[in-house]
Amino acid sequence: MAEEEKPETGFVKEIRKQSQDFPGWYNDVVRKAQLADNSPVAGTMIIRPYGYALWENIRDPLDGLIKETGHENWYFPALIPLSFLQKEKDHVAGFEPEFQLVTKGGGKDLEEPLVLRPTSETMIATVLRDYIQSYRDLPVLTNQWNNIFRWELRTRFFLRTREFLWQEGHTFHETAAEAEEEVAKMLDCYRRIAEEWCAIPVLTGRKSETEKFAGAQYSTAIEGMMMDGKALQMGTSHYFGENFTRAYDLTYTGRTNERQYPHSTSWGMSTRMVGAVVMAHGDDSGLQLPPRIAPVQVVIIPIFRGDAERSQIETALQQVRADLEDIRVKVDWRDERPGFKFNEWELKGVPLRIEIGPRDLAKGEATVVRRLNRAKQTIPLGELGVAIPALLEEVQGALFRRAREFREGHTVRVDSLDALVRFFETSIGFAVTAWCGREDDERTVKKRTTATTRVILSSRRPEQPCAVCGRPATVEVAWGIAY
RNA sequence: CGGGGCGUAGCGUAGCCUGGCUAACGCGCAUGCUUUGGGAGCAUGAGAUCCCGGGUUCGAAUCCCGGCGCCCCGACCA
Repeated sequence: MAEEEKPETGFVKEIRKQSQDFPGWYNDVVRKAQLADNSPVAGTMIIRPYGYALWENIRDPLDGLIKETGHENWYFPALIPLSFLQKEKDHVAGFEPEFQLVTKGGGKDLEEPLVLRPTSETMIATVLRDYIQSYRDLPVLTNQWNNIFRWELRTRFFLRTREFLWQEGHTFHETAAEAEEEVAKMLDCYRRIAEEWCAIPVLTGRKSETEKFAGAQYSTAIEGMMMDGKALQMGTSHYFGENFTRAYDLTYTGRTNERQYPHSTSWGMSTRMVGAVVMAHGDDSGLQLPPRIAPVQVVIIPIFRGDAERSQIETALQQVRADLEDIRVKVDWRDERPGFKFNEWELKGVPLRIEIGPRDLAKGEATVVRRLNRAKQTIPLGELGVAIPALLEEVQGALFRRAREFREGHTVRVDSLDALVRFFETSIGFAVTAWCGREDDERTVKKRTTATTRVILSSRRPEQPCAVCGRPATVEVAWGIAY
C-alpha cells in the first residue's frame, strides 16, 4: 500500500490538506484540535473537553429554543424491551439491523432482551399511554437529552458513531394540523441553530418516501453543504400521524366522549452538528469556529522577554479583561514561543487573536488578528471593549455569507437525467430538478451518480416535467451525495 | 460478511526476508540553560511483557502453527 502523503508545507504541518484528502483532513483536524479521539471500543469516540464545550455551545441555545416553544425535558431509560420496538412494523424493520442488545443481567439470561435505545418513540409511547387520558391532557410536549446506540458499520468522528449524543423531542396532539405545525416549528428551530449559531446555511423541506424515518408519515430535514460539496443532514423533524399511537394503543377521550388516537411527532439534532461545523468552515490551517459557538472567542497572546515586560503586560491585561468580561477570553501564558501559539489557536479555530507585546504597549494598542483571513489591525487598548464584540459579530456574519456563497456557487438547476449525471461526474454540490416523486427515479439516479434526493424544496413549485423520467413533475427536489 | 494491510516506548516508524552485541530513530514527555512579534536551540534523563499462546533452535521482535485485535475498500444511517 502506498504511503500516505502528509504535506509539510504551509502553516500547519500536522494535518493533511483539505483539498487533497478531505476525509483525512477531517480526521486530523478533529484529533489535533482536540475535539475528539478514538476510544478503546471500536466505532465509539471520546469527546474531549474542547469538543464537548463546542457541543454545549450548540446544545444550550437549542435547549433554550425547545423550552421557549413550550417543551419540557424528561428522562426515559436507555434500555428498551425488545417487544416494545417490535410493535410498529416499519419502525422495527428500519432499526433492527442496528440494535445493540443486552441479553444478560446479574449473570443470568434475561427473559426478554433489552435494546439499547436507537431512538425512543416506542418507550415514550408506552409510558405516555398512562399519562394521557383526556383531550385536556393534550398536547404533551416532551424532550430529552441523551445518548443513542446504533450499530453502525462505517463510523466517523461525530458524523456516525455507535453511540452519540442528541436531543429527541416527542409530542402528542389532538389534531393533525397542530402536530404538523409542531413538526414545522421544530424544524425551524433547527434551521435557526444551524444558520444563526453555527453559520451554516441549510435547505429545508420534506424527505422523499425512501429517505423518511422508519415509521413516519413524512419526515422533514435541514440539509447543509460541506466544503467537499457533500450534503449533510443536520436535523430531522417527523410527522407520525396516528402510526405510533395506534401501534401502542395510546388513546384519549375526545371532546365528544369518543376514544381518539393522538397525532404524534418526533424531532432530533445530534452531536453530528459538531462535525458539520468542522466541515463547513474549516480550512488547511484547521478549525474555524463561528464566534457564537466558539468555546474560546478571543485568545490573548502576551509577548515579552523577562519579568519586567511580563508584569507590564499583566497590568495592562487586567483592564482589558475587565473590558471584555462578557466575551469568552483565554490568555495563553504557557511557556511556548508566540509563533507556536498562533498556529495552535488557529488550528483550534479561535475567531480572534489579540497580541500584546512591548511594541503595542508603547503605543497603548493591541494587535488584533482574525482567524478568517489573518487580517491584522491595531486597536487602542481603551477601545477593545467596544471593538471586539463588533468584530466577533462581523466574523459571525462573514462565515455565514461565505458558506452561503459556497453553496450557491455549487448548486445548479438541471432539467434532464443526462445533465444530472454529467453534473455529478464533473462537479460537486447540489443539483435541483423537477421531479415526479417516483422511487424508481431515485434508484436510477443513485445507480448512475451515487446521489440521492436530499430534500423536497418547499419554497418552489414545479413547472417543467420530471427531469429523470419526463412524467409530470409534482415537486422540486435537491439531489446531492450524502454523508 | 467478501478483498487488502498492519500489530515494536504515549504517538509515528526502522529492524523481520537472510535468527546472534545493551532492540534503533523521530515526535512527544521531564529537568536545566539560552530563547520568545508566525511551529526555538543545546545538554541531560525517563519511558518497551517487541499483540497473546504454543512450537523449532544453544539462542526468536525475526522462522513455523494457532488465536486475538485494529485499519483501509464494497451492501444500512442522526
